[in-house]
Amino acid sequence: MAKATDSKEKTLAAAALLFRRQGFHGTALHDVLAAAGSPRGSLYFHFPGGKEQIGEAALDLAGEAVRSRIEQAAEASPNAETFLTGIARAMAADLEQSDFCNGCPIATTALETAAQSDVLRAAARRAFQSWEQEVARGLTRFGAKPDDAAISATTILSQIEGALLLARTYRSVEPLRRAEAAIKLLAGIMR
Amino acid sequence: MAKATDSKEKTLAAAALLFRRQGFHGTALHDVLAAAGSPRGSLYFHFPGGKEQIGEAALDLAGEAVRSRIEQAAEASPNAETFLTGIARAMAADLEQSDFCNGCPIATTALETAAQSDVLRAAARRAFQSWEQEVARGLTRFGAKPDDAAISATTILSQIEGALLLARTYRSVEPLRRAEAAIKLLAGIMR
Amino acid sequence: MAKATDSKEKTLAAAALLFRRQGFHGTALHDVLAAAGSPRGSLYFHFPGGKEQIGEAALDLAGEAVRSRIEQAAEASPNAETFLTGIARAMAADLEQSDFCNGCPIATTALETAAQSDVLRAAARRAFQSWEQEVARGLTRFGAKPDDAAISATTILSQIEGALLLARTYRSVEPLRRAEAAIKLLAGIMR
Amino acid sequence: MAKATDSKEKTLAAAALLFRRQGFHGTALHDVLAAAGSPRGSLYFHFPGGKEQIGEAALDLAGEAVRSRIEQAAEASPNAETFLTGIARAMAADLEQSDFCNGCPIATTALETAAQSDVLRAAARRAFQSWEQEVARGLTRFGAKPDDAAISATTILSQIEGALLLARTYRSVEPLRRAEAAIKLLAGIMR
DNA sequence: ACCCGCGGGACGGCCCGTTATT
DNA sequence: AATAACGGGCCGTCCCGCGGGT
Repeated sequence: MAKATDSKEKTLAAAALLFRRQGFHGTALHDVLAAAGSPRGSLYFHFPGGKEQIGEAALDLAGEAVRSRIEQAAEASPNAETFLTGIARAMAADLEQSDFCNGCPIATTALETAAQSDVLRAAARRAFQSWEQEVARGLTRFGAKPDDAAISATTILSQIEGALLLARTYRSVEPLRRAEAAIKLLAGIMR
Repeated sequence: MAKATDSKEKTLAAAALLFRRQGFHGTALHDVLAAAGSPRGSLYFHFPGGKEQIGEAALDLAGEAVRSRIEQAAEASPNAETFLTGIARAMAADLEQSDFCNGCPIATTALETAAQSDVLRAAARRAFQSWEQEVARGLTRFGAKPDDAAISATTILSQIEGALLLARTYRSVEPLRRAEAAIKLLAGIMR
Repeated sequence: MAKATDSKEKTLAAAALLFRRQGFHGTALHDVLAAAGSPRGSLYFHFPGGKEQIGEAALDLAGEAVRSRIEQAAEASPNAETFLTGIARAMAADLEQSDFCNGCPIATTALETAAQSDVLRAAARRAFQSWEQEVARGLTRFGAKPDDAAISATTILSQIEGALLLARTYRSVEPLRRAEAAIKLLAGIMR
Repeated sequence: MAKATDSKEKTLAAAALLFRRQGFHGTALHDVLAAAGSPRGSLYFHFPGGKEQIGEAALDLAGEAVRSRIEQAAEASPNAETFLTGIARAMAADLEQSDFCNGCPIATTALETAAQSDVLRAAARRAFQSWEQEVARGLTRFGAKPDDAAISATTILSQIEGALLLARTYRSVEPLRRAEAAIKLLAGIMR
């Protein structure tokens, strides 16, 4: 029973990693299984919905991981500036340490399936919205008005997502560095 | 001869459209051919490099289309604000009119292939850099210092790309509307 | 389980037959599957190495079949003459009964792939060497010295292979008939 | 015109070489054209019959080349022994110098197409028969009776063909060396 | 009752031998 | 006599159920 759970979670973790790096359609289930060391037959026991369900679960998993990191960053930061800077730098570090492979764990799958699968688009939306909400919550925690915070959160997330895209494409963290300054502006810190 | 050029360009246009909507790996060459009304055998004649070469050409085509639109927007605008607003609104219009299918024509393929294909990543980089450069040029045209303009251009592009991603995922133009205001901030117009 | 073994062996038998008649490159996997009544998908399960692995297995199968026939001929024969004559006549019968389609099951694939695939060349070599060895063993059984037997075995095999080639090309068993007499000479029986 | 003939002959020479090494079905027309440096469109001008006609012409070309070499060997030899030894050694040299790539220029294509193409089988038959005839003629030249010479010629050719097959498969000239001795036996020299 | 080895159709992209057009 | 195009089909393999093991 513990073993079974293990197998399922390992499969999910492998799927999340591969979807993040190669996208949804670029990742074969075969590779996921191989990376997880899981047997093939049991896959449809754990995920009757097939690849789409695996994608959904992987998106949920990755979304929650990032959300909780944002939450912790908010709690651990003395002010809005270090809060936001922390988020941006954590992502830049992830990207650089993985040789520019680990970008946003949601964005690739989100773009690939936005027009094709409602369940995957919904999962991506849940992830992004939870991040927006967490950023907004952090901002209000440091004194922003709720309405301003929500708007800023959207633009901050957009800035980070866009910068991650450019950074992966350029194989350079420069866009993220520039985004760091931009974020402060968007949060209303520098004015 | 005129026919030949037509067939190749039609194939490319169809490829660019489908890659934009469904991504690179989510698009079968068969669908591209069907959409273009082209026969299968000619494909290998026009694109000996296979799907990767088609992707590269489609990226170049789409990249140039957007670049020239930015250039024209700069020339047609009286000031930086209408220049930048024009770009953002044009993209929002594209997205909304296509029922949130036509997002950034580069981003999806760029993310999918960043870690897999150097030629596609290079093509995506060319496109993004040409856009950055064109935005920066527009900004200097309206009085910005070259160094500031370059930095602003990166953050403006990031902002638009991120907003496009969220807008597709949310099926809402709200992120783009918020990005519009953010862009002015990033360009140093509102201060 | 019994079913599984059946499917794989039927595929292999069909492959061996078609490779024998049409050669390796002249045989489409599609035809093998159709002849065996197997679906396409299972093939990759049984033969992850693809066509090359199928070729190797088919060569091994056919090689062993002939080797054991030689062995049995040796055991069933009272002297070297009937032993060798039996081998040659069996091959001539195979060829004639199949309307000159069933020649050597190894030779065609061996020649096609000698310069291209080490694994197929190795499989062909295994087959030929096992035949040589079996012929030599038969010869020693009937009184030949081991060293002489090995040399004779090579020339006998060459003689049969060459005659098979000419017989298929001429659509006539005459070369095999002449080979029959030649073999006795090469074995040192007629002197 | 001289150029045209050149192009045609170069194409044919390249085809003969590639068919010899890789077989008929293993050789793409594309590779033949590339190896010959010929343009692609003119191929069906020179060879309206397509690949089959190219194969036939290549077989004829290679067949005549070997036949004339046998003829010259007969004329240049003082006796049957050096005549036959010369043929076997020339083939062994060809094979070894080409790293065991250049075997019999007819055999591979003959085996591949024996059951499929009457025109290619006929071309192969013409080649082999011309060789048999030339060997027989050489043998009679050195004193053999015509009937004996014809029979010996068949077995000698078989022996050489089989030895070439084994030699390519083993990547060793040993079968050819053993064939050399066998041939003398078959010619009735050693008795 | 949970799990998985084994098998099954369906395309995926590549490329092959060939023909209109000029 | 050579460019430009054309369908067809091959091999790989992808995503997925069916029946036996444990």
